[in-house]
Order: sequence, then structure tokens, then C-alpha cells
Amino acid sequence: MLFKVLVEHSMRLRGVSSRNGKIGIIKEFLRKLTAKEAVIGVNYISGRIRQGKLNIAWKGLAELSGNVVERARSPSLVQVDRFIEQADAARGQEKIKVLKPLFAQLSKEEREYFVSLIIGEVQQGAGEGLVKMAVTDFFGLSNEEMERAYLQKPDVAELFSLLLRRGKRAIGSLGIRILSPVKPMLAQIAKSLDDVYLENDEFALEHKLDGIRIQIHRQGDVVKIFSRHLKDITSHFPELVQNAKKLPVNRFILDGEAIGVDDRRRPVPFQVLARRTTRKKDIDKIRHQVPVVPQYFDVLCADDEDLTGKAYAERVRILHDIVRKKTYLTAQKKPIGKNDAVGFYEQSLRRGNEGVVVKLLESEYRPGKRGKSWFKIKGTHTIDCVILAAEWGHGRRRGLLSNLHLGVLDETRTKYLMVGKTFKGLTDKMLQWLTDNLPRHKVHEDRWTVFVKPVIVVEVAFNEVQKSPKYESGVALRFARVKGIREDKSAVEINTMVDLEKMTKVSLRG
DNA sequence: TGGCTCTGTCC
DNA sequence: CTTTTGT
DNA sequence: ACAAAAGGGACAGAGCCA
Repeated sequence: MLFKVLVEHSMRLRGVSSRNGKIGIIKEFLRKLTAKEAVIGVNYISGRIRQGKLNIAWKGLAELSGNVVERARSPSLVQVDRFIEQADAARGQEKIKVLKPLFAQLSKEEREYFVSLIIGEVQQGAGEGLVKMAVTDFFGLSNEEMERAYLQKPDVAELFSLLLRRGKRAIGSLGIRILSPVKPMLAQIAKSLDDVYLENDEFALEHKLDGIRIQIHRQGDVVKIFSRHLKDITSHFPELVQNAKKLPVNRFILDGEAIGVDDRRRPVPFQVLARRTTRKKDIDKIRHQVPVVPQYFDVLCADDEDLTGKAYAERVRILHDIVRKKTYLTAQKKPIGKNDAVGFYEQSLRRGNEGVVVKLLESEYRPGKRGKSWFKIKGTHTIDCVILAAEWGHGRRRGLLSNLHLGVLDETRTKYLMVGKTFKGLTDKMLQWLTDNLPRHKVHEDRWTVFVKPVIVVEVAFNEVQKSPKYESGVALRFARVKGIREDKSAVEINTMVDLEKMTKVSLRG
């Protein structure tokens, strides 16, 4: 297949809004793929490359896009893949050099598509999710069959290739397997405990810890740890590997959270733990500076038995049999009445955790699903901020002022200090209002940003304050989102750094 | 060597 | 990670 | 219910340059 055929299908996807329409287009595309192109093509139509990330993105590719078009003659998918393969192997500027001859062959549309593919921002209203549905449909599989196959091989491109070569029977025997990562189950957001209480009776609560999701596999002496996005992070956490090897069961898959702890075993801020997320050098040093402890909360597999179909309550019993040590288990409780539940939630927050997760006792483990059996409830703060600037949006927000720079008053109430940005929580209507009204207060602007006099007030929710190395205030709001535009409030009435310090009980500044 | 920019990976 | 929008 | 697309923050590592 020629690269331009792929680009044509992507354009068509962009032009269709219905999901069934998109699936139809993807199926047409799949039909045109040869066995050799299968993995490459399915990755591309999902908006990804099989090599993952190249360490070049929009900045690095920008200079290539500027090049003069010579003679566009669309390369094949396999040829494109070979260029990417070379770029992946190269270092530094060499990566760009390697791609130059490819760019010389590409038309304008193909270049733009290629860039979006490399940086992972193909915007066609279809991603791996829809491609998965299309593949299911293409081979006449039931959803169950696909889900079971996806359990063992959470990679649609690989599955498509397998099905193309060997047919349906190739996935018949697939299922959960130790040392092969499984998409972790996710929790749905709930506003409060009341929401959950209205609908469900039979559940337990767990402390929600602010750490890194870990899935630990053990097969005898071999231990592997996978992240939420199924990256192999085994080498980052040697203490967790050791811990897993000491457990009295030889073969298992455990689900949990790795948390950083201080010398009194209290959780450290996520920011501190983050030092270990991509750390490669001096692991021996960092593991003592920021020690990590596992907090397991589920088991997917024990002694080669797949437990995902068993009830949560039963799985937890099995988990507690494997991990005897209480300090390595996530605090859990079956509340007796609502007051009890609220007490547990507040206790969790007092201990420096994010909140609680509510889990239905009878629920199965549904890999990769954000189902209606796990609900997370996180502690939230709300303040009033002033808008200091707004950046022009992209994609469906093109032409609208979108990303807001937020400020609060300093302790003397004379100066506004920036504490972060947000684009979340804004409805189309609010975006339009901001675009209509903010420019009236413009002080100056550049290509991306309109800076305004601090007059428009917004109510902002956030979960935590972080120490910021880049903002003058020394502080950044974590997960900031707009709750509403406060046309009734003036900029002198907004919150201050002191308010922030009080409500989060974190000492800001130094 | 130290500082800068860019990138990827956690949340 | 959170939120809105659309099917 | 599900998928996609709007983009936020901190960190470490890779490269580059003075």
C-alpha cells in the first residue's frame, strides 16, 4: 500500500462523524493491507507507529516540513517504516538527517500526516479503540472473543496480524498469562460518597494512594513490573522486585500502587516520587533517597489460575493470603453505614492520600475498563482566580481563547501571581464568552497568547498544590479546572497565597 | 562541566 | 491525570 | 457507555553548546 492511500483514509475518517461510518472506513483500509504491512498499517491507522516514540517531536520535525518539495512520489508503508526504523536507531541530529530523503518524496498532505503520526497527534476522530472495533468486525469476532484475545495481547496491530495469518483459531486459546502485561482496571470518577451510596449497597472502600500504578508478575525467580500503560518498569523498582520474590506464592499477578515514603513511612508528595518514574542512573542512590513501598489491592492470577472472573471480595481474600504483611496492603474496609464510610474517607485524606476508591464486592476484574464497579472519590479544593492571559486553542478549539493563565493575590494583596494554567471545565459556551470578552482587556499579545488586565474571575477546582520551579509564586495547582466564570466577582475579592496555604495545609514558599 | 532545550512518562 | 462533546 | 480530543504539572535523560 502506498502511504498516500493511508492518508486518504485518514482524511475520510476526519470527514465522517458517526462511529459506524468510521468503522466502515477502517475496515476498507484493513481489507487493502497485505500480511507484510499488517502491523505497520494498523498502527498507522490507529495514529501510532510500531516503534513507539522516536525522541523527535514537533520541534525536531519543524525544519523538515519547511523543505522544498521536489517530486512527490508516495512511498509504500513498508518504505516509510524503514525510514522510521533508521531514525529510531540514529542519535541526535542524525535522526532528522535520516528522515530528509523521505520528506523529499512526500506531498504536503503526506508530510503533515507523517508529522502528526510521529508526535502521536493524528486527529481523525478514531484511535486504537475504534480500530479494535473494526478489527473485531472485520474477522466476525464477538466482543468476548476480542476481549479475551486482547487480555493476553493488548495490541490491536499484533492481533490483526495474527488473525490475518492464522485465522480465528489463533486467538482461541489466548487468555491471561504471567509475565505478559494486562491492561489495569480503572475507576470511574464520583463526586461524593453520596452518589455511590444512592446506587449501591455491597461495597468496600480503599484508601486511594498518590503513587504509581504497578502490576507485578512473578514466575518463580522472574519478576516483572508494568506501569499503567504497560511499560516495563522493573528496573526502576528493585525493592519491589525483592519484595515480590519473598512472598510465599511462586506465581502470581498483583495489582497495586507504588508509593514513596519518608523515614517514618508516611507517604511523600507525588512530586517526590516522580523522581523515580523515569530515573535510570544511580538507582541504588535514589532508592534510598526516595524509598518505595508496595500497596497491593488486587490479584489477577495466582498459581496460574486466572482470578479475574472471581468476585472482588474473594480476590481480596486471596490477595491477603499471598501478601501477609499489612503494611504492603492497601487499607480497606467494609463500612457500616454512611458515617463510617465518611470517617474512612476523611482518615485517608488526613494521612496524605488522595481520597478513596469504592469497589463493589461482587464485581469481576475487568481489564482496561473504567466500569461501574470501581469509583474514585478525591479530595478537592476550590478557589477564585483571576485570568492573567489566555492562549488560542487548537483543533476544535481553533479560533477560541482556551488555555487560561491563572493568578491569585500575593499575601500583601497588591500583586497577582501565576499559579498555573487550565483548559479544563470550559464548555463551548464559556469558550465563546471568553473569546468575546477577554480581548477587551488586552494589554499585549503574541502569536499564541492574549495577555489581559486582571479583571475576569473564575472559580477553579484543584486537587493539590505542587512546588513549582517555573512559576514566580513558587506554586502550581495540580489538576486545575474551571468550575465557572464569576461575573459577579471582582479581582480584589479572589483568593490569596495565604488562603492556598491554609486550605491545603502545605507550607508554600520556602 | 554546567546550563539550556526538547522529549517522554508518570500523574 | 480531568473534563466536554458526540455517537 | 464508550471513545476521542482538548491540554495541565513535575521530573529525568539525551543532546547540544559555551
